[in-house]
Amino acid sequence: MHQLPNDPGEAIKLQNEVRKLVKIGGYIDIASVRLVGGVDVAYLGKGASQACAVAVVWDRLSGEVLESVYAQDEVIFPYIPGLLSFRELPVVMKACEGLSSNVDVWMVDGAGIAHPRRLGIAAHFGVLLDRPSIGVAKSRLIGSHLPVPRSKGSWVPLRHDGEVVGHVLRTRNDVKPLYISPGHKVSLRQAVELVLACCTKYRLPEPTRMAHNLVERYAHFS
DNA sequence: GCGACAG
DNA sequence: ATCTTGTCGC
Repeated sequence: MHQLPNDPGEAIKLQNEVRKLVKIGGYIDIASVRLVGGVDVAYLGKGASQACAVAVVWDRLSGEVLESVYAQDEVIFPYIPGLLSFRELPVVMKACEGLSSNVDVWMVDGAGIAHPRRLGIAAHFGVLLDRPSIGVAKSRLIGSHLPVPRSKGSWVPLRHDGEVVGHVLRTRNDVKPLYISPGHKVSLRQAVELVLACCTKYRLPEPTRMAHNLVERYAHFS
């Protein structure tokens, strides 16, 4: 991660610069995507001055986790809606540095371009690594949408300021839908297709679900 | 001014 | 995110 902003105003200025580097579109071939990465963060205690992160590499063919790396660090930036990346990316990037696999696409908990300045944590993450990334959020940050049909695979567009910034996707029958948006170097259609391909048995795609399970366990025993 | 607001 | 008990369903 680069230098942390000193305040929200500085953070927003930085986002307006970094957003120019985000690429949306088909830089990858979905059929050749085998290794999908997932990252997640957990906080220690309630003072929440320490946080840990995990980066996992999930193999789509075997359905197994090939690699996982942990990191722990002090959390400096406060949680402010729209500025999540400044709080969580420092630890996340630290975990990614220990990785040895070549990940094809990354999935991150949170928004991609479905963000007030089109630079949610997943997009910011993708730009820092200059690798394809997808935002997988469990709830809405911005935008509006119609009700999503109840069956798995159905979706409705998520609109914000006159543009479609993501899809609200039902990954299982009768479960809360997920907010999917492109991060970096992927199209919205590819993002949705990949998330569905990784949702084998649960609401969350395996890479993100595995990362969450592992980092929770790590935080609990550390 | 008031409400909304990823993790 | 984190703090928590019971409960519904496969």
